[in-house]
Amino acid sequence: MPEGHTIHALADRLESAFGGRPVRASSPQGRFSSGAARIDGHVLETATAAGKHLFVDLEDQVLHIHLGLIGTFPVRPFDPDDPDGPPAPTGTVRLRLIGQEHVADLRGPMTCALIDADRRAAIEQRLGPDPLDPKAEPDRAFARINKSRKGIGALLMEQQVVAGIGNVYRCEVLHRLSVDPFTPGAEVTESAWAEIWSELTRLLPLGVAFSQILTMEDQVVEAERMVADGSSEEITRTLTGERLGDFFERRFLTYQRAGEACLGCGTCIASEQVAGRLLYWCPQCQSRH
DNA sequence: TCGCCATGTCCAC
DNA sequence: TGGACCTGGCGAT
Repeated sequence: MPEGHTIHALADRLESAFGGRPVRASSPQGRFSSGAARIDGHVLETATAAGKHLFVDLEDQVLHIHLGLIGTFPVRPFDPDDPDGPPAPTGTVRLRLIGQEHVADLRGPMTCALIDADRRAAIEQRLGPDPLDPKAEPDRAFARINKSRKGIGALLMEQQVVAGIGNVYRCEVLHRLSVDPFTPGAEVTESAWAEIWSELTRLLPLGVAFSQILTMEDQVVEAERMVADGSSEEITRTLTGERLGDFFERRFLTYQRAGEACLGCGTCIASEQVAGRLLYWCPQCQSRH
């Protein structure tokens, strides 16, 4: 599930479900028992995403969470009048947070730890600009891209270059812009980078609003219309983390479509391991020549 | 039931 | 660059 949009949506959801009040914290699985004990009863003040990192401020403590490849952290409402309280955790729950009428169960994170302000600053400092951060400086990313011989498809996956992009967005954005993923960073022009950045800042907020990666143009247009007229708000609010990605049909241009026809030209979508993950692209639409 | 795969990252060689 | 690790779901057996 988790590219940057997931973490930003999660931060919003945590803050609206638990913000400004004490939370009960526990570790049903036991692997975070002492950490949970240290935050139990503390007021959850803010939850902030930086790329794929989540920081939860609980009074003077900072909870750092990274979902990795397989982590989930659904926030669900429960009936506060039910004498049984929230439903018992199922599966392997590293951390459970309980508020007035919400419960959130963290499973399978790569990182779940209490850290200090210095550590947090160090993590944030290492990250490239995040397209979901209004203050992000895309030039910082271009400076790195511009002096690299690695392909743009590999560079987009590096969190020091751009924060929050993962395998789906890199494949899809490059196809949307007809960019060859193997174009060396040094050959990516400033205007080509500007287009990529602009595409990221267009698509990622839709991913946050719908908790789903949307890259098919018809879906993007429909999602933008819903954001503009306010009809997405109800959906954003009711997406509980349990049934995410159900609003739009799951469809992609290239991602997991190896061997299928490119929707632009009919050529077979190719796939190959790049930067540790399977890259998907159209060798025809996305060729430099 | 088993094994493999996944929108991620780190570390050892 | 290959493998380990976090966990759950799904297709193959």
